[in-house]
Amino acid sequence: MFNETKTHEITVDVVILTIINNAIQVLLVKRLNEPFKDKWAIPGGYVRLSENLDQAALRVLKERTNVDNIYLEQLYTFGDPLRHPNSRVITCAYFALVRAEDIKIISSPELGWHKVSNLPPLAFDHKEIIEYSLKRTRERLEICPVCYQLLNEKFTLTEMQKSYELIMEKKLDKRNFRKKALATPGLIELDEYTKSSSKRPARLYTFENIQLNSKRAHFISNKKKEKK
Amino acid sequence: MFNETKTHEITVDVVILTIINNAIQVLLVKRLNEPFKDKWAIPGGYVRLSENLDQAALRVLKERTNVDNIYLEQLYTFGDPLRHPNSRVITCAYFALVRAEDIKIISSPELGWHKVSNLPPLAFDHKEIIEYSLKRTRERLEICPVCYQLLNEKFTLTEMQKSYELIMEKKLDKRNFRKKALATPGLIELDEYTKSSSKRPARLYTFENIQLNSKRAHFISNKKKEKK
DNA sequence: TGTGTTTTGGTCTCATTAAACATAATATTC
DNA sequence: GAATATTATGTTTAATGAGACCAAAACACA
Repeated sequence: MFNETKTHEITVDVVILTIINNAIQVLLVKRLNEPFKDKWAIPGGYVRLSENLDQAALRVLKERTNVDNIYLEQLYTFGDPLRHPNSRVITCAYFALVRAEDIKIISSPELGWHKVSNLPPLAFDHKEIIEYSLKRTRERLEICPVCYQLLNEKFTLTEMQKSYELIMEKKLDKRNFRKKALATPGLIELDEYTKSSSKRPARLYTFENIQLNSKRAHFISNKKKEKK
Repeated sequence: MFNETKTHEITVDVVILTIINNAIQVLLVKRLNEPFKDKWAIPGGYVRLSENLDQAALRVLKERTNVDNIYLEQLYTFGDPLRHPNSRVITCAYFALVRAEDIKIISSPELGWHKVSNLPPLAFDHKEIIEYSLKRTRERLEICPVCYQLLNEKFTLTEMQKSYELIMEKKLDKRNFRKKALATPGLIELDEYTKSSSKRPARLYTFENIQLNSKRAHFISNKKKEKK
């Protein structure tokens, strides 16, 4: 039995989510080798003896995507014996929410963003892993305004609302949202406005510093008032 | 580099919490071999090739403690290169909340319950793992009444309140607690009372079925009204 | 100049929750 | 039957949040 355990392999896989073109997108790499050749996968790689799991996730990410200096959080460890067809690979999944503007990716046939609402064929159990990361993101959103990790540094309240609607998959009332958004600790009103559009310019906002406190952001509710 | 990864070992470790003698206690085994001989550890063991992580955790638990059929939840995966002095062992930690009455353990010098408020010297990073499990338990408590997993099948409201106070480490107002406890979905009032004590008997309650819904149980608040 | 589109801002109602607080009833023991 | 310890119970106040609901201002473009 002890020898048996020696043949495990352990990897880290990283789900990177962002918002592009008004859609939640995940960074995927195309597999060049079997198994699952030509399927898409979230970036991953083996854990080295000298590094801990967080470090492995960051290194793998840097190697595969040249993405650096982002906040990663351990998501869940997937260890089904059949998740890898040839060998026994246990993977520790990580996930990150990033600003699209912070990541300079040369989109190529082997690396690119994909809408989570329309995923290509995925390798291994990576569909399950991505879905789990979306669930975790929703849970995060109930606790703190994760949009500061997803939106560009400067953003409009409409963009902020859109990010909430995308994550929660529901429409929100504009006036109610703005009222509460403006009450969010750390939100700073700038003296700048959007220009490019052909509509009324929107004021820009930013977050003063990263807020990971436990205060709930009450932007979402499940209740629907009944008309009488 | 690939060979390097072949030398990982992966284990599961299980934090089992319960309430005994008005204290949160964790099940520990004494290590009989090096490393950390004579220190205490949470039950653990290697993951077999044929089983997934959940199965491994359940099997390890059964082997080490003869405890069966309890709810386990994956906690976190700890993979610091130095967490094991001799080799590279990554552990997937699980945790469980159990009823003391469900577990028939012959307490021995090598196996027994220990108050989490007064832990003996622990092996590896098991102190950290236990602390993390307590944090998770508090988070669970904010979402659902975990006491149904910790208390005996039949319990008094005072016992229920005590379990909340132990987990949250704060005192609660008796009348406010009972009001909300009685409103908990699934709580059933029995026509039975405690007898043994020399005081007024207390009514017994039970939970109708396991409730893992997302409705928050508002038993706890951080706010303190100011006297005027 | 007018049309179209988007941003912007406030109030009301209703429901939920937190928190504070005091006394009577029940059983045991002596 | 007196003392004691525990259970049991309801109301009020204040705060917060959800949800519903419109009109005016700003800009671009034709």
